[in-house]
Amino acid sequence: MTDESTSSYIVAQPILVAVDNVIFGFDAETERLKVLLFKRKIEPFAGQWSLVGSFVQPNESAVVAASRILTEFTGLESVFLEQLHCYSGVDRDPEDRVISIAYYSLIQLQKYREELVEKHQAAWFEINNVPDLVIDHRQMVSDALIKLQDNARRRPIGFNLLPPKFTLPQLFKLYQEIYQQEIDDRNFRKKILATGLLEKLDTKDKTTSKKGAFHYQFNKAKYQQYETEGYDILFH
Amino acid sequence: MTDESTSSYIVAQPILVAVDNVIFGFDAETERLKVLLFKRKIEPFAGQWSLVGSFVQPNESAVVAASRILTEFTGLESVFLEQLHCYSGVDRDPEDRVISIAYYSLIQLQKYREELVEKHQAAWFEINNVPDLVIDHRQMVSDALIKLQDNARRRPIGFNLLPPKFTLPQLFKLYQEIYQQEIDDRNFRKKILATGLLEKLDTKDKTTSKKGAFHYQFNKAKYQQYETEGYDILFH
DNA sequence: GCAAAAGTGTTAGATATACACCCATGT
DNA sequence: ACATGGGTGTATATCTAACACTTTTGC
Repeated sequence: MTDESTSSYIVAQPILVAVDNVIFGFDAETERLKVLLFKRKIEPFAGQWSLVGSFVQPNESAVVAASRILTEFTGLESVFLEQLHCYSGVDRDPEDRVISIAYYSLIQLQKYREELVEKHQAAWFEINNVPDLVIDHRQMVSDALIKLQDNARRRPIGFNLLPPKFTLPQLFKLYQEIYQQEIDDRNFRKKILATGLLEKLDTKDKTTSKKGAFHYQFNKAKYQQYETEGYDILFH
Repeated sequence: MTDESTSSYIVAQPILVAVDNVIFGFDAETERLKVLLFKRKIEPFAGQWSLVGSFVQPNESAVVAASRILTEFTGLESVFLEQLHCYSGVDRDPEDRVISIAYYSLIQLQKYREELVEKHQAAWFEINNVPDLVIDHRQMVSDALIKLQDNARRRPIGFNLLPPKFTLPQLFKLYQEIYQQEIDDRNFRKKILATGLLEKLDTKDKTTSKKGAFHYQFNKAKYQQYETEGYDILFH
């Protein structure tokens, strides 16, 4: 990187740039959509709940920074990660001028490494029961959920929240959590099966019922096709 | 703002933050969707075509900066302006580390103040005939068009590109330009009239035909309703 | 045998698509 | 009277929404 003293951008004042990451996970046990939050360690607002974040370092882009903190806090790599919005209000942070580029990621909650979460004093909160958060982080969570809803309708991103083998009741409950509303289960099955995304396996998950629910996995070809092409499904 | 020397964010390195604005206008005469570009004045890349941009000042948020440059270049205020994406690649700018928060705006091309555009050596380019641009600005234009397409389908934003009184053939051609494809005109009229957004006036525009096309204006109540609620129309 | 969750189809209404001709006017 | 762009309607196919009972199995 160029030495700043040689920059010809003489009129520009540099600003602190942070990333914050809205990390979503689907808790298969409680069947709730959750967000990973942690207790902020530095002033201002030390001790309050906050999104997982960091300043952007000189040698990394924002997406790399967001990915770095995701790994630091969960141990996971190469998961779904997408830019949400850049928040740049002048008085966001009382300490200094800081803009924040918010990201959101979708992870398999059962795969995060618990010791990392403990080490960082982090915790999972239900999406509709998020505590007061630092600065504008609550806005970020709510914007992220809207974006997730919008996206889940057009692309097969919801699957990033599930393990490779999952059941239709699980998938159904996940979508109900994402949209925060009741969905007709028969129509849901029809629509989701009509995409051709799902492959039925002949094993069953019997942890939630005596009858057991069949396992499914994606058809990877269809999955990639829809990742680029998209579809459009409204669930009611 | 806090004096930087007192900041407790001791590990953070500030970064230059710019905004760039993809300014769309619909040229009623040629019936083409256009983008406002200008000849960059500062190094690096002085003399090359570029989006309209500026560094974010200490006392302004990104959206205020984007709005400021929009007014500087066109004389227009309070037009449609929305954040697109934040571009933060480490080597975007060879001179220094600069991240850019891109915005896009929709203006009535016939209302911009020509002397301002001339003063800044700016020019309107057809959307499918954009020259080579500085850094990643071409990517920004192409991302902005995709976002515009996505948005125009869900909210009545296309109207920001038209004067208060317009004709259905004009609106139709605008949507064809936005989607860069032929649309069935009978179905288009049906769908757009079915929204209840349009009020037919009893005057006609005769500049493009002998028969003349009726003027329309929005129903403001419906307009505001849809601004928040949205709809969903695919034009084919 | 019963409780608890999994799984399954149909119908009516709404929406989307495809498509071709007449109208009004200025010259 | 004719050339030019403006304006209109219908039939078919597809998709969506609403809705309730049977199946399986562990206890």
